[in-house]
Amino acid sequence: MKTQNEHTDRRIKRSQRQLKQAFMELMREKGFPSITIQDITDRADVNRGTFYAHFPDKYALLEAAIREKFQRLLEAKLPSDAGWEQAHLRILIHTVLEHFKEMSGRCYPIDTVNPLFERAVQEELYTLLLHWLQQSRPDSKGWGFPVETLALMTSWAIFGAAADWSRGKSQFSTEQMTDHVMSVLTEGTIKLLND
Amino acid sequence: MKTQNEHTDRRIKRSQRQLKQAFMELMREKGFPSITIQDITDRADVNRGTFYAHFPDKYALLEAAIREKFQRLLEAKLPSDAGWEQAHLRILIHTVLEHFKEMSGRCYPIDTVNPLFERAVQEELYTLLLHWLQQSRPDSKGWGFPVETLALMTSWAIFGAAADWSRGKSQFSTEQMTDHVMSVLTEGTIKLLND
DNA sequence: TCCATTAACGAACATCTGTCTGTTAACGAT
DNA sequence: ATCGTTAACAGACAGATGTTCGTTAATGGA
Repeated sequence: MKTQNEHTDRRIKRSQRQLKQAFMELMREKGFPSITIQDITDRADVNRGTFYAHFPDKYALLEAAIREKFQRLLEAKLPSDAGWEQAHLRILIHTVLEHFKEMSGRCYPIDTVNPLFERAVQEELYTLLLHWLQQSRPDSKGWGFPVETLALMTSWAIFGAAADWSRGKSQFSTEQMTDHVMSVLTEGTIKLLND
Repeated sequence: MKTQNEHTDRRIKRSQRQLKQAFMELMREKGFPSITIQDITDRADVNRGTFYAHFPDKYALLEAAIREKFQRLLEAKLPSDAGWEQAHLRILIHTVLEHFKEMSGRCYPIDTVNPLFERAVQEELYTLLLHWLQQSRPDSKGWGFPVETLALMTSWAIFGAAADWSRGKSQFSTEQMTDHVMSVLTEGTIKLLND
């Protein structure tokens, strides 16, 4: 599932669009586990064999669909010149929480999409955070760790918090949870030093 | 896959042991994706139907096997009275890294076990960290966030770092990586405050 | 407009999945 | 040692998977 430039065959774009669309519809109705390839291709008016020309299996389709949706959401919320600053990090966290909340609503009840496959979100997060760090903090010498590790762990921490929050009964509002996540990032594990 | 007490039917323990064993062997030889239920039950000398009496699918078996292995490793490395302290956290991180390294070696080349299903490890981590926090830091009022969130994000951060590290060409040694992860936890994201 | 390329197609395939029978025999408790 | 319970069994089932074939027709470049 490479990103499409504007010169790819219309038929390809058409098929993939139809498949993703049909898939998303089915998610709301049946839930991921009970969706079959046949279901998807029937709804999309596409040959079953054609499905396999584009995606190795339905998990790959799920990932592609999620990744796309999340990317669009980020573009909409974040300024293009965003960097490693509290304000932007806060927006980022809020957006991730929103994404997960919408996802667990959009998909079949309870058996919400296994967050395992939301991994795509973590990868996008990592890419973005690393980009921020590299742009805003070229002075990373003597930190005791590579910027990559910081970006990686931060992306997983945010991702995990969001995934868990959206699964639970969400006892906290989006804003409250955003605050908590921010707090943990800025003053969190440092607590293990005191005393 | 509930934990077994000592009074469960011998046949149950026997079947599950055989299945897990056969599965682990096959992991080394074929890799997860190409293992079929038939493969497992043939090797385990167990009826195919019996498999489904114990596990809903092969993913569940993978999770059970991993979780068990990881629990044993933790028990061996950590003192039973461990708590939320630098020294113990360091051992914990080191152990997780070891686990992932062994896993990616033990399983089929390249197509190393999809870290997605190592999720079991993250859950175990969370439980342990939360326990530490609750025991060692009852004074969590006024922190600005629940201990659960701290435990959750920390578990994901460690998990993610380990998963990624074991997949990459591991340019860092286990000890180096342990240092990095520790550093990020204790002084990491605070870096976004300076200037 | 024509043409080479190639995506989509229908159909068929071996295989795997998950579930369901009725039967057998191992089990633990009495 | 007996006896009710129940795990394991062989066998069969419909349905889904992933792949292959030769054919058709949409596409974009010349």
